Amino acid sequence: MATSTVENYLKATLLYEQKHEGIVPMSALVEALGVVPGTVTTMVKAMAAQGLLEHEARQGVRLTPVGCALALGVLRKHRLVETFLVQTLEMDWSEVHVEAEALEHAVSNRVLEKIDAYLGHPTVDPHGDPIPNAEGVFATSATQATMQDCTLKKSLRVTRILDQSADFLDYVQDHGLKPGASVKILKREEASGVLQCELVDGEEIILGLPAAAKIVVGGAA
Amino acid sequence: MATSTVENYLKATLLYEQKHEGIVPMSALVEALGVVPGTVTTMVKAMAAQGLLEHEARQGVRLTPVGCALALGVLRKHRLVETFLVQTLEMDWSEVHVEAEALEHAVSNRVLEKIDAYLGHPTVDPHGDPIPNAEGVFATSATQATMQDCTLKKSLRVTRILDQSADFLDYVQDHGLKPGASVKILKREEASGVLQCELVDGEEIILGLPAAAKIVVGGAA
DNA sequence: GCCTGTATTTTGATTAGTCAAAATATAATT
DNA sequence: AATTATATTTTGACTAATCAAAATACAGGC
Repeated sequence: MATSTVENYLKATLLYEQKHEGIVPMSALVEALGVVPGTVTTMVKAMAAQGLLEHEARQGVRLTPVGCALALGVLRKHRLVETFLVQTLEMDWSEVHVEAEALEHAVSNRVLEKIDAYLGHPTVDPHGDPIPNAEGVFATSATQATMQDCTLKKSLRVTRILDQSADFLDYVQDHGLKPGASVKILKREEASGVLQCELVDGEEIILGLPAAAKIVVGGAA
Repeated sequence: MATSTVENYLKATLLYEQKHEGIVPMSALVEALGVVPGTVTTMVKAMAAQGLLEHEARQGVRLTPVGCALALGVLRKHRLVETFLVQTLEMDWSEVHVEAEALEHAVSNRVLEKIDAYLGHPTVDPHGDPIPNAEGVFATSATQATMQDCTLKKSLRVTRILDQSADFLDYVQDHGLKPGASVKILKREEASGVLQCELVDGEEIILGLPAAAKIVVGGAA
């Protein structure tokens, strides 16, 4: 059995691989796991010896097929638990990430599949992040743009929030930009770095472009 | 924060104190935690230094008020989680103990109180074991006898099962002796060491006396 | 009162995960 | 090409929890 530390290293590696091309630098794991560089080197070597990672000296790591399968299992637990905490226990949307971080290592597959069934086999979590199925496969979803690079003056649906920080999530929630919400981008100014959008209820919001890049929107709403 | 190992030592000490008078011998912890005696000595000393236990050399341990409060918190988590797994996720009654053993260390108080509310603040878990409230207080319940020492020929209600082993729980479930069931003791023979009882549906069951001592029955049903 | 058996404690070693700080390799800049 | 800056690795040390096995204390029987 993988310890929860090993599971965290696997999950961090997977998340980085999903966002970037090529090898995962050690510094990415240092950042994600909040440990000093030497610790990452030590752990990575041990995990490579176990066949969970490939370690290219002075370059970084890549998940092996075995490591990838385990990492997908952890991600599945994390996202299903988050969904459960929000939908069933009605917890605050911005506080469940921390809770899921602990529970993902304690929930057995048996309990997990009960939760999955109880929720009706959801394919995305409350942030809109996709949930892999028990075989590690993600449901294919339409290609999606963010509020920073989508078409203007068209009614769009928010499908995903690419930031887990409580601050940003609180902001998003307070302004009704949660997944499912319908928005229309009115104006986007590269010069000033801000963007203006409108909700269904007519409320207008001004967002910085970096923030806008964290909000994914799907096809027409 | 107490590690999950420390939580396990606290819980084991509390459970032993609830069943026996006086000091908790080291051997009780050796037995409950499945470690060698030297390990218990080491852990107990460390926990005594932290103010969680009193350690009487060569005698055993006692919970301090601080340790007791923590232990009650762990017991509350364990029993609420078990109740949740059975009632909400419809898990098998005999398999939840093991799951709760892992989850009790990962569930935060915030999540716990959501679960408690979701379940409607139950006072007993699926085995009939009492659940302490958030302040560590047990709801007072009527004094209860076991099937080994209760009155004969009277319809009684099963209220609690004093054994967490999957084997015994499976047996109890298969024969409809779960908490809530109604039974009547027909005959009890010290000589042969067996006892005969009848369920509402007329089914008759023969139990050994040690097994009967593990089934608590309440007043008339 | 001595001896024996059992419970407890001690001692020395091990594993997982971590840090601090020094050493080293690589990439970037001049 | 030489120097500088940055990323990574190494080394030595530490904590928590554990085991094996030797040492010790104690209670009860004789």
